[in-house]
Amino acid sequence: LGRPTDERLERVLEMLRQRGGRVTTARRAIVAALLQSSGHVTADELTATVQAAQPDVHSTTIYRCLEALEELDVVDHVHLGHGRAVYHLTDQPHQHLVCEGCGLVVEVPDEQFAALRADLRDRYAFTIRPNHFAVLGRCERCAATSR
Amino acid sequence: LGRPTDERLERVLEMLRQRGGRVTTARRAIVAALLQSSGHVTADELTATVQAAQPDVHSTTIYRCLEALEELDVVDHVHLGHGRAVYHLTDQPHQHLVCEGCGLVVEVPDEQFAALRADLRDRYAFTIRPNHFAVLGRCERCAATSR
DNA sequence: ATCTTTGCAAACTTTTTGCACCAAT
DNA sequence: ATTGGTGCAAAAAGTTTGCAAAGAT
Repeated sequence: LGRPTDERLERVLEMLRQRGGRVTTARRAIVAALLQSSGHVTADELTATVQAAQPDVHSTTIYRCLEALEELDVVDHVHLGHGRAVYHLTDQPHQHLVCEGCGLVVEVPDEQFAALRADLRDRYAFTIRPNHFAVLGRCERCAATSR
Repeated sequence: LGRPTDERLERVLEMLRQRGGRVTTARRAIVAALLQSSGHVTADELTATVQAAQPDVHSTTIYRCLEALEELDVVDHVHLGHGRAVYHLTDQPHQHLVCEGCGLVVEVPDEQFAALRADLRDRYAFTIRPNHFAVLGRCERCAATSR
């Protein structure tokens, strides 16, 4: 495999540096955690993961890093149904379908939304940003259950 | 016009009563506020509106009433992009497009999402619930602006 | 009369801010 | 050396809960 995660980690950090950001312990740990995770992590899940590796990284720092990383276009966040945001690296663009029954997150390629996007632009002069919203509904199993 | 708002108010309250809920000052004021508003009200906007009419209604009560009204299927909520929920009466089904630039909310009929819905069900065995998510993006004016 | 709903105060969760210290470049 | 980043503590914002009093049926 050649340790692709490490390569990706370094690539992301290099990008960060190129854009004027500094590479710190906290940021390294956060990006590493995002690479390892499913890519749908809330701030507190991320905090837990990071602190498992680096116990001295404060949750405050997590928030500030995420903000900085978003500014540097390395990280993006999506809002799932109930208000908490989930974070992921920007090199993993996709849509999120979130099951209201069990919380399952299904990833869907952007192309799936292209027709809708064109239609809404034509009719409502509104350009949706596909990566920044989650679509709620029910997965097969939960749709079968009444509630 | 024949005061359609009052008629609708009474109709909603009657429904509430039929389903075992009690009609109180707070609930009457909340439903009235929802009828008057654009239908995209956050809990604190609603609190402000209600308290303008009924100063003694506490914000706690607003939350509890909204919960009860949702349980009774009179009210539903949608999550806009940044975590806060907006509430509306269930007799106004529609989609929400929310501009990330200026906060503009565009309402779109459900039919607009029918094709996407069918497609996602076929491909991903996932049934989206159109009324329960907001789609973020940019309105015409904000799309023209760089940021 | 009964049982639901409300007001209040306080707890709670999640995120943000001020400030002095520390570290990456 | 400089400027950006971090830890800590404390505040802020939004929502929930326990309990006794008030209100709707």
